[in-house]
Amino acid sequence: MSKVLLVDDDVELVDMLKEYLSIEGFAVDTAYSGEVGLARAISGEYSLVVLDVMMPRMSGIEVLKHLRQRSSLPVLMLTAKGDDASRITGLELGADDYVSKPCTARELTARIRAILRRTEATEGENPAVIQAGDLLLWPEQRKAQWRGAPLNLTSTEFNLLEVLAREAGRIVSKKSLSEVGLGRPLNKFDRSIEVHLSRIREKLGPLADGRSCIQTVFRQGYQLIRE
Amino acid sequence: MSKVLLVDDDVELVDMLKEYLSIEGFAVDTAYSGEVGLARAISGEYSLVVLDVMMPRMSGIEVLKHLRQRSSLPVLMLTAKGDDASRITGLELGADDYVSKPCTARELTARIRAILRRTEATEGENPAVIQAGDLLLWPEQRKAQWRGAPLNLTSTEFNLLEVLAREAGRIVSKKSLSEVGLGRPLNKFDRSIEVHLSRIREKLGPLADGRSCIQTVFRQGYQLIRE
DNA sequence: TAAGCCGGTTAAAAAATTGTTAACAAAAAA
DNA sequence: TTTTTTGTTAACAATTTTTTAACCGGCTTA
Repeated sequence: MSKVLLVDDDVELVDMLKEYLSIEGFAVDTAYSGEVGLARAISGEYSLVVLDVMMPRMSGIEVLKHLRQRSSLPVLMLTAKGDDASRITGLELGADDYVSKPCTARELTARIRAILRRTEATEGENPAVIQAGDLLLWPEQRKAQWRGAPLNLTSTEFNLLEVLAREAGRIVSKKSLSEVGLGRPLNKFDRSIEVHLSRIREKLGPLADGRSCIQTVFRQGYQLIRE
Repeated sequence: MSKVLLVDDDVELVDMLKEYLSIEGFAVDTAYSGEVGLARAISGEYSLVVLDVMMPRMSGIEVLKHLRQRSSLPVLMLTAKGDDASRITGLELGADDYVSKPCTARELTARIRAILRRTEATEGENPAVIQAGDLLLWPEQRKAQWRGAPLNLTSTEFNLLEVLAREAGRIVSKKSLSEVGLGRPLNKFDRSIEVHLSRIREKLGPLADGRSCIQTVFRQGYQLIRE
């Protein structure tokens, strides 16, 4: 069960939302000021924080600013209707969404669910960066770096190198390279893989010991080696 | 469980509908006047309101008008048979559907389910703002901002960029871009996507590293990248 | 040992895909 | 209506991918 923290100085509203969210299956904690909210939020026990922008002493924006120095916890901001300035500032500071007050508990729940779905989906299996020796790949940005310098790859080259890098140190068959990297089954006289790998090898250059980073394993496939 | 509010001065009808809807798995509250109905409806605890048009003192149209200033709660209108004027007014004010009285409880239930399906499916998947790096999109206002400055996009350009931004960091096929962004299937010799993307790229300009924000993935699609 | 085969490598040609521009058509606005 | 904006198509350029073909080297086999 996801734990949600509600931070708002409007006690009535908070209690109402808490009741609704509890029914919807969330574990809900509350804080009625920015200071207390921040302290609870950085405890690390929550999946998400709902943060009111307009609070006395320490505003939601302030809380978010401090929170972001310590944590990437998802944040949903509650803003006054039409308060674009807060929205933009909040987003720049890394809020995940915002909802204008007054809002229905149902809408808030839907937004919370959406954020949790998004964040849970991105966690795990899809790392933001793949590292294999001196090679760095950022699949989300289709960016590659080799020995500290940016690497200029065509899109198919990137695909193939990504497959090899994900399996760095293990042998990858030409069949999977073709299926995953080129998006088609490997045909009998298809030499594309070889041609592409040749170009990638050329762009990477030899290793310190003179070998290529991409080793051919006779009749089995290819293997990216970490130095 | 979805909470439904029935607002109608016909006590017998309301009670009958309440019984049927309860059996069908809805939590039902009732109000026998427009005034009371409005007060309850804006409480935010309901998923939908069924609103009779013809009520003494405060008509359903009046209730809807006030409700819409505060909330986007789905509304199903009950109109007298052949009362087209009310239907039209109601729809203009943002009613979600209408049913002519007399109607069967079963018909009403089906309509309620249909509305809830629509609204629940879309809510939450529609964040008020979509952010991808320095790009901000407000789908409800069809407004876009790039690196802090407003971005002037045509409506198709906005559609396409929105699709890419929702999937930022992932590859979006030309097929879905065409279907979702242009609203039509992709034909064999249709180059519109390319032309539009070319213009969007021009408006956005290059990234810090000189690449375009929209990366082409050969034979697979396009991917919006965050810096 | 030598001939032949097989798979790997590379270069170059050919084909396919994508990018850009201009012209025209359609739609919206004045 | 005219004007302006927007969307689509066509043409051509640029890029990327695929195919072809030649070559190399290890291995097998006569």
